[in-house]
Amino acid sequence: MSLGVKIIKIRKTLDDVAKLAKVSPITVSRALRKPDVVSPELRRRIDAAVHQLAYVPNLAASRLASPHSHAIGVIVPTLYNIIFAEYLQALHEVFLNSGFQVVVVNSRYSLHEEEQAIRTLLGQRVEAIIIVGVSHTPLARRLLQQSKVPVIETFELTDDPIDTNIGLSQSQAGYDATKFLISLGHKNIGFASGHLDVRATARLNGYRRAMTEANFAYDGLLFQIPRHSLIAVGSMIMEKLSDGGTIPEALFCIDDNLALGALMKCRQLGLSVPEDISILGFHDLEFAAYASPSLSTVATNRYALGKLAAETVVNMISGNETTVNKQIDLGYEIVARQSTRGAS
Amino acid sequence: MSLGVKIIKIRKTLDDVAKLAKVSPITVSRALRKPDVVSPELRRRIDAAVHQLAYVPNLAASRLASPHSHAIGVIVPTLYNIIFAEYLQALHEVFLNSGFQVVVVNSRYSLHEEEQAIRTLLGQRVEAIIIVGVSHTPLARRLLQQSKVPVIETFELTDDPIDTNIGLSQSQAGYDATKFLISLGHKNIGFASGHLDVRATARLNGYRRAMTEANFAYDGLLFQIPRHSLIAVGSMIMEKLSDGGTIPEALFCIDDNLALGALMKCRQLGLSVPEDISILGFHDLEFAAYASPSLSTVATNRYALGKLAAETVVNMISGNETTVNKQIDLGYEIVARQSTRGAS
DNA sequence: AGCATAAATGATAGCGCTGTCAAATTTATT
DNA sequence: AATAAATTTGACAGCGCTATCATTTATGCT
Repeated sequence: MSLGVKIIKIRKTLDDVAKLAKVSPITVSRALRKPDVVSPELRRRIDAAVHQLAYVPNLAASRLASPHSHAIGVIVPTLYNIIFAEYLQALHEVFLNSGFQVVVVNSRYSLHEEEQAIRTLLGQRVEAIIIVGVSHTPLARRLLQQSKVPVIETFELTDDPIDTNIGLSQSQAGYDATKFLISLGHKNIGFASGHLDVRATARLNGYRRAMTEANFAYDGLLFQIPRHSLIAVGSMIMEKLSDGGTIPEALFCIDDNLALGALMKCRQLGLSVPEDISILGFHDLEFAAYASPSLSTVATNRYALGKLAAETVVNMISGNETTVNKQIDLGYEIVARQSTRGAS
Repeated sequence: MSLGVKIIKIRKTLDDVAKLAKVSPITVSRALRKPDVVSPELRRRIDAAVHQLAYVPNLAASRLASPHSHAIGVIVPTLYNIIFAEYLQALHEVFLNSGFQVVVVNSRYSLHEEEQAIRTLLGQRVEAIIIVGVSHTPLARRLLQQSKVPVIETFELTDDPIDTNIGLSQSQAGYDATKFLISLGHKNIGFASGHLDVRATARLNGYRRAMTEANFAYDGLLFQIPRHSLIAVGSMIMEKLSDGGTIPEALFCIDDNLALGALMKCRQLGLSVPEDISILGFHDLEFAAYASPSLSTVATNRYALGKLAAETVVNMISGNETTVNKQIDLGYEIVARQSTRGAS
């Protein structure tokens, strides 16, 4: 004899709605997913029942039963940097309009956490994965390849993409930026950075290449404080330079935050920009144009990158891709403003 | 007679792992979730099989079968504002360490999208919802209440929380900030804002209250450009003021971005801060202390807010809550720096 | 050694939904 | 009016996992 403990069901299910609307559960399912297949009368009754019960479909059940999860996985190294926020915003806009949910996971600049993130996303049976960067653990690569879902690696370019690759050459950008400073007549060009992530390192390599080519030494010109790229870091680096007594003619900052910090510190120290020192940033963040003096920088378009990546995924999934490009170079643009001296 | 179309199974399942490791599926499930319950020998065999197959558990199936989704839902109005990024970072840190997944959804400052986001999260059977703000559609409130999961409303305070409420009084902060400017001897105090969201409006109301109490008029002193709060907006507002020819004695900016934009524009216009105009920001963003002159502001602690909210949720879920506070006021602090004149 | 207890493993059922195909109903066609 | 075709609705099975309980094996105790 059963003890007959009555389980209280808190959550409403399709069956509850079906009973209330006096139809079969499958009809409710259809009414919710493809309303125009169901007759107006039933649709009305079902909508009323759904509303009355405040029914919310169980996504887990839906995802288990159907091959379509309607979810896209996105991995970013941090939420803390505005460039990824802009990129995410673009992804959101495209995907939400196409009926996909965006699942964002944060790898905190760790390849191991990235691998974990990939597992999490694949475990949710996302229909595509968009990931920042082209460096991954071997297992991460294997998981992505084996998953058979579209994979877009972004921000950087690589010779060996897992699937599709959209971005720009970070190292070439670093190279060109340095050449730009050289073209202004600078020789003694410093390089300032916070924590060097993969992309920052690529830019540094570009800087090294340009300096070497020009036969300029850069020993003692690399200034690094291994922390998140923040305004404070740029400020601290400039202070250290000033304390050291040797201010380089130009300073290439790994991003605009550092550049702004350096710029502001210069003002406090009574240094004129660009007369005493040229300052060049990276990314063309919103404030760069409004700084005083306005900040010369290398413009990258994170929004376009996100938009293109998302649109590519939508095309790949819907199958009407007309031979998608496997690699797209979005390029960058050097924006000369007031913080670098005029061409000599 | 069946046509016998062979379905090719791409994804590996528990059964595949079980077969390879020569154990029962349930043992594999246990080995993955509570490894110390399984003998070392089996655990080893199972781990090997999992690795060999690059097996990734299907979260949908797990969530359907188990009452624990190990997911926490978070709703923010935008990813574009660094204050929410800081808050999310704190949430991530606490939850990931406690074994929860964080699902972030973006309401884009729309109550309707927020309601949709709540559906999405409840559909995923999240174990708690943390939401920015205290204003919701009636149906959103009903969904949250009916869901029976812990709900934390953050950033603002309300008399009528759905469940738990952690934040600060935005209107009181606006009031105190204005009083602070008044205490410096200012009378002609402007209020600058971009798009007025709920919290910005509360701060504006605090400003109005303080001005009214002091018998100061504020007609013609409200400067708004209804766009995202960006440095550009502050710059544009200050330019407009200058063009108009009447510069107020002090400008209370809805956030530090606007304040920085205004500050930089002052410099370009040849206006001295704080001699010609005092500028007060809000939030104490990272750059505030590094601006030149450094920016006076109202410090709010988004990181602490996120941390506390997350810890509260973890306690509520694990059940070892010792009568959790239903409302916590985190307060704020007025930070007087160089951009506001000294006390008179 | 013989029993009680604890630890490890397995069998069963079912979570809530959707794909497939069949049945019922409506509409079009001769 | 009778049939064919199209539309709408429903029955059934199963997605991959875990909770519960049952069974087997190892360990402790007198």
